[in-house]
Amino acid sequence: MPPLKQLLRDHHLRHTTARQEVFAALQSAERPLFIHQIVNLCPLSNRTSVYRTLNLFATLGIIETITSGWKSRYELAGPFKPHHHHLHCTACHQLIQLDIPILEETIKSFADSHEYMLTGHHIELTGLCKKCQLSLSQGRD
Amino acid sequence: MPPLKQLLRDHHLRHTTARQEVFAALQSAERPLFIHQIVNLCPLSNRTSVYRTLNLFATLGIIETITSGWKSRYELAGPFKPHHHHLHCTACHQLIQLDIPILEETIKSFADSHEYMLTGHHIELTGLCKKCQLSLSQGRD
DNA sequence: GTTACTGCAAATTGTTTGCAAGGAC
DNA sequence: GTCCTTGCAAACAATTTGCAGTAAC
Repeated sequence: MPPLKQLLRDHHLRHTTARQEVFAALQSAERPLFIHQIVNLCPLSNRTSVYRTLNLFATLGIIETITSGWKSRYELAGPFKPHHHHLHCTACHQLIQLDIPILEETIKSFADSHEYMLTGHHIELTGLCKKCQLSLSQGRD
Repeated sequence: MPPLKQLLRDHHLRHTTARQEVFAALQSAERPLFIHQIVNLCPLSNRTSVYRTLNLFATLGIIETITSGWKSRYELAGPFKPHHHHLHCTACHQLIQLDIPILEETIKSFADSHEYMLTGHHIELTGLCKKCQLSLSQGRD
């Protein structure tokens, strides 16, 4: 049984088309998706259902929310996908994926020593990429 | 000269009432603010200006965006406030402030190696605080 | 004086809700 | 068959834009 179905069953929730479709869209994505992208990737599901599904998934911890600029992006979290972190350029909003094993370990031992039961974590570095550093230092935006 | 004025000058930007007011609102806040809270704290500035200012501040790295639950909150970042990170309890939604010096150093050296001009970083640990671990283990959710 | 910035109002876009119909179990 | 979910449409909320006036330098 696929993990989504199992998880839904555990919570007495139904394994519906919309939930499968949204899950599949997130699973197939290389990068975190904006809501409108998810909507486009889910032609079988109404926009409203996508919202409701994302809301549910967030509550269940299936997805993580990442903020870039004003908008949020969503990606599978925790047990559903090997996670990574991001470098986010605050000017052009490009996302670069990071993998920093040392951070993972440090966080884990920190949580242990403080009696937190960690279910997830998210690290985001924000700054200016090389290109945007240049254009900003040259005057007006 | 206050740091905001200096920074704006460095970017050939003007030190206006709206920018001062939004900055002051963020500075006086104990916790990250939602946009509507910032708007309320800035009676001299139009809602539109608050948006434009936050947008600018985000680009300049003056503020950081953090996601807690479903909505985003904003707080001063980097050089403008001694920063910290959060443990977000997924049960009671309380934000607990954290301080993890080792992570800071690791992150700094990592950014250097990528030619990124880091303006900030944010680490969010999600999990259950001690209290909620107890109450959850004693009954249903 | 020049021109970046602001406020306003309207346009646009994003999100939620109520309710009847449909689908999962 | 029961009741959770969905789709639709409409309400509601958030964000952006154009433009004329204002303020920073």
